[in-house]
Amino acid sequence: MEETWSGLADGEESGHAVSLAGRLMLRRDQGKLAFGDLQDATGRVQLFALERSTPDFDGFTGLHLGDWIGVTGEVLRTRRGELSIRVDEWVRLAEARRSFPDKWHGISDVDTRFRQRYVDLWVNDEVREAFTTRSRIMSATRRWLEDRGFLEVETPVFHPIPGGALARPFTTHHNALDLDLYLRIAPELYLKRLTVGGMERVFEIARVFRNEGLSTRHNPEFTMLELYQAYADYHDVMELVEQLVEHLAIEVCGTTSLTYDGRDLELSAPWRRRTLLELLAEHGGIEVDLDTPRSELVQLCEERDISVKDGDGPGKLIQELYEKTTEPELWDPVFVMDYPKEVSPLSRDHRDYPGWVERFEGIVAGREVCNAFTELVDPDEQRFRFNAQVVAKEAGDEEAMIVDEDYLRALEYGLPPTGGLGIGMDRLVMLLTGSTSIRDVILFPTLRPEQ
RNA sequence: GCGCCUCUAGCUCAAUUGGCAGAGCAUCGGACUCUUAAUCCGCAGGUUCCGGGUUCAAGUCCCGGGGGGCGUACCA
Repeated sequence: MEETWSGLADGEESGHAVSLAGRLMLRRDQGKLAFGDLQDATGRVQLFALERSTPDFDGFTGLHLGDWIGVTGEVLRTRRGELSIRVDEWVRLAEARRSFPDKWHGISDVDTRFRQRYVDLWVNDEVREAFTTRSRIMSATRRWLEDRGFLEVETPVFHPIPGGALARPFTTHHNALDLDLYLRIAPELYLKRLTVGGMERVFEIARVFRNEGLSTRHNPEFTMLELYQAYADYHDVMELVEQLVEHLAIEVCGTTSLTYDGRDLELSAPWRRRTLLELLAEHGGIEVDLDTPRSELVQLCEERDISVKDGDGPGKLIQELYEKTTEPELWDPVFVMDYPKEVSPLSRDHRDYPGWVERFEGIVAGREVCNAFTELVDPDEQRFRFNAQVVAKEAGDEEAMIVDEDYLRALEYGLPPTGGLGIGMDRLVMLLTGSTSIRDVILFPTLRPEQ
């Protein structure tokens, strides 16, 4: 509006009337005239009411802050230069029966902000902006993938067998079928079934559920983008990730040079590529390999207060050492390549290094943003990996997988060479909105119920 | 889970060593014809998160419980 009427001089009336609706945010009564600030989804504009021309002037000045009103009137600029709508007609659309928060301080109590997000959203501009940005990131992601031939699909949230990730699921029950079901921890195995079926490029923006602790980086339900691309390997997926993130940064921030948590962050492609072992040596000062004696690995872990379980093999211990010493130190984007087979039951064996798989994680600002690999397509090897998981489960690992016979049957029909990817969209939104808590990018984060 | 911090009016915050629970905004009543968090006058507003305890006296100290935050553990 300010652009449309920029030619209007102070004190001048435009001769044009407009109708708009929104929420009354402020009111300044001035005897026989009154000013108000009306806010809608696009911004704010001043209302200008006169006793002699505004119908039911007393009713207008009796409105509560927070009331929704509709206004019709002429566009003008006040003597003090504020673009305004003269209130020639008005109607109260909805009453705010609860008191408006402090009009200067708003609400800051995070408990109230999360529980009553409806108040947070209309009082705090930056909150509205963050969620607008989230929405733009989601739609830009869809557009970018669709432009590259990816098909968006929806797969079940109820899983008879939880799979596709190492995590504890939520359980539920279907009455008519008398069947226990799990809320999905990942859409992975269903999406790869679709690739078996000939959908060569698929993705899903999936709400997934993991029955684990809460933190500034974890909500029990979160949004994961997963995609699968036939005839691709993890190198292809790395290029896809760095290009997608670069594109999103430019799309929503206008630049790839960001500031996050007070530090500079450069997201432009290409990202650094290093193997897990290289980074562990570089940042952790730990030079080991899968043939390092277990006793040595155990000692290295214990020196760093990492709890070691009996069933942990060298691969698990190396991953633990990396996560403890190295991952938090990685700031600029880096692809951490090549993970131990032991901790990656769905990844394909590395083409050059026995005992390792072609898997990478994208680490940005010390946070895991994505996890991807060249998919394991061999049904016999997959059965072998599942069986190893069953052993781990029986040894007490509650996050271990169980055998999914239908998934194995699908692989027996042939999964083409495929690259797969999972991106934690909430964490990506955090980076692009400068949020340090996942609760700032989830509208209704999981909380204990009010009493 | 564990550790630390926090909770006072609808909102934002005060309250000295343990000594009558307060202010601003919002609400309600009044004044005001160009305000910008308008201003001015007035009224009202409280289970100080809950339950115990110590004390002549507890918002304040002690014990237990609850909500939230941060860190840590598990994880993406």
